[in-house]
Amino acid sequence: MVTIKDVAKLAGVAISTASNALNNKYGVNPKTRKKVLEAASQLNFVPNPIAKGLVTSSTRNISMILSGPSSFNVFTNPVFVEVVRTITATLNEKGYHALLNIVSSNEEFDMIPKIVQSRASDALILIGSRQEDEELSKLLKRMNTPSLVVIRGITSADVFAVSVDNRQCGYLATKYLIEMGHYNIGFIGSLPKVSMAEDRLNGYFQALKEAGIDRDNSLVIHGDYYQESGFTGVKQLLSRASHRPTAIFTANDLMALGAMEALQYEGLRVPEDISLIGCDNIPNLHLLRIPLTTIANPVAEIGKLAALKIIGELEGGDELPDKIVLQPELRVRGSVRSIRR
Amino acid sequence: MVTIKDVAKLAGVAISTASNALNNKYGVNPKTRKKVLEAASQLNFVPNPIAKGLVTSSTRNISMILSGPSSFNVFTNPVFVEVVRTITATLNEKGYHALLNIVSSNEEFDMIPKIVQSRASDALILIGSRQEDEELSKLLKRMNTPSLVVIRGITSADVFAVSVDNRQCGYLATKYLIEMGHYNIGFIGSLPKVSMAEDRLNGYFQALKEAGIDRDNSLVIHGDYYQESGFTGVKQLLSRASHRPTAIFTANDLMALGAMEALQYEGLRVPEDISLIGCDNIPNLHLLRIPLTTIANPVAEIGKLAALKIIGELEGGDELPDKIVLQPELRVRGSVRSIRR
DNA sequence: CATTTTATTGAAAGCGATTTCTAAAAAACG
DNA sequence: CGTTTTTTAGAAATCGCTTTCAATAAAATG
Repeated sequence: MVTIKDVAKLAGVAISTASNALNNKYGVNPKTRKKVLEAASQLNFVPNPIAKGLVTSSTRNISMILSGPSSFNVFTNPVFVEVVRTITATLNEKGYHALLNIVSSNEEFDMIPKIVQSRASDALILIGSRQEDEELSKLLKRMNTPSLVVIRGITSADVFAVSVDNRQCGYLATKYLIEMGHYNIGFIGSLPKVSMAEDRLNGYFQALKEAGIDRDNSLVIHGDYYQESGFTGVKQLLSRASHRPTAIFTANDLMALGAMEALQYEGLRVPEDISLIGCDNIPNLHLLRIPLTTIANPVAEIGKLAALKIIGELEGGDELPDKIVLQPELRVRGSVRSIRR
Repeated sequence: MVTIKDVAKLAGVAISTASNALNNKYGVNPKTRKKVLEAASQLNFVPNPIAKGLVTSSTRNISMILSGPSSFNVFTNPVFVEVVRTITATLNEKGYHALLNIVSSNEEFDMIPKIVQSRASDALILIGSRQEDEELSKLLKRMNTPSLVVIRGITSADVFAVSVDNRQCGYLATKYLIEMGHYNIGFIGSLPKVSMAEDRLNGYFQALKEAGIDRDNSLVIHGDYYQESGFTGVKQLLSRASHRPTAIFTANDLMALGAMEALQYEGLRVPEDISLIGCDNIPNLHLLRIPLTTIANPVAEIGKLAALKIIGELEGGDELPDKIVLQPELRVRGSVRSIRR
């Protein structure tokens, strides 16, 4: 394996000079630099990143920690897959490597310190974490490593986050349903205490309130963001609701898929008997028998910005804000019917 | 940061002794070892993997190279997602880290050397490569790094591979259709020269031959394993076939989804008007309006074995065979109809 | 009990880079 | 042209660990 020593010898300079030349440092004569560079390219020299890492104490690796209810399920959500893809692509572009760690939610808090201690990476990007905002931010601070939470917009100060405006997601979806004449609107959401879930719920409440529609808690179901809970959520909703809803907003598309199944199972046609709107805009929704109307989230943009933000933090480059919030938008397809008179 | 030096000092021994004790090497007195271990745990010592890596020239990182027609599309295939998940999980279990590189097929050959040269990882696992067997195996050998190809069963000797028996996939699907009375069977496959695609096609041919059914090349369409090509494949098939097929075998489920859409679009009901069988058994197929009959591949098992094989290669542990081939099995659901009289 | 063998320890040399810091050479100055 | 200042080059230290090898201590042997 060719080392900087070989380069130095061939160029007829000292190792330190070779290093300075290679790294474009000030204080080396252009002629000397040229010699070194030529020697390096002639020998096909690639600096050993481990040796470099030892002295600079950096790896140029960034850990993505993908967590969910069970490690099996996590990758089931196309939103996560897409954000992993875009983070990876951006990281690679900038000369970083992406480490992937898939953990289940209940081991998440044990794994984060382990991953940090293993020092295999310079920073952490958390994807799909379901820990409560406060707990999570405490842990992250204790870790003393640059870290960032993605997709969910964590409220605690001094935790970096890149997310969609989740409240706006809920607001847009609900407002659209209301505009289409619905006022009896079911909501299938997720765990409370996790900001993303709460925000989407609050958006729903806000739209209701603006329209002067009373809250009906029998219409609010807590799922877990996975497909099955969309299915069971609909069953609960139908049996529990004081008035049968004419529309359902599921806080993500995966649950909307489950909801569609359940509705079909119950003999309810979408959108004739009941309207349905999701959130996220995962791929292929347009291919469904009933194309799903949804709220589109700029997931790719989130992934890209997350990668750039964490790199910025590491390199001290141009600063992005610590909280980045992107706007969602309504994507009208065929699963919502107007019932205005 | 606490180093081995601190541990040695606290234990009152030399650094080398500390190292030997910590690494459970032969030749250190049990009492001494105990002292060192206690000091280490007291100081909460975690060895710096970079320093370790420098001397052992290893990183305990393994690169997964996920490639496909365009980097956007790759992660679209649940089979890839699942194999990435299981590889990652197994690697993590064994104390390795998984590096993810997502590349497009046409940059694949440039990226592999770059990734190897960057020395960020100790080995390569190739996922979704579409390079021709020969080219690929040549490149891999030149890289001089342990590497393994997953899912597709590459034929060239001395390239490690873990895959499903792709010929059997094609054979089982086609044989089943034949048993159900079909003899006019369309095939939507993929690129020739890539072993996986060819194998599935050959299985199809084999079943046909055994049943004494003549080959009809107008029934064989080349797709690209993505959903869209299932859609266009059906259109081609219907316009091209000398006799309209009564059943279609798409070489993977993703194309089956596209095919379903196209058939619906053409006003053909599945399975009443035409039967459809896929391959892979990706998640949620049972939730489709017409539950897709398919060939189930043990993707999780493939991922796990791939990780174990590459670790075995690195550590020289118990040896798995260089080519691991797993058996698929038929999963009957509702998209194939019997037309026997 | 002297001598050989074996077990245990520690000093020192790497691994391959970066980074200080000193020395030499070149340039600028009076 | 001698002196001061600025450039440039190189020797050596360092990052945190493993590993070799020599030295010492303990045990075994005749």
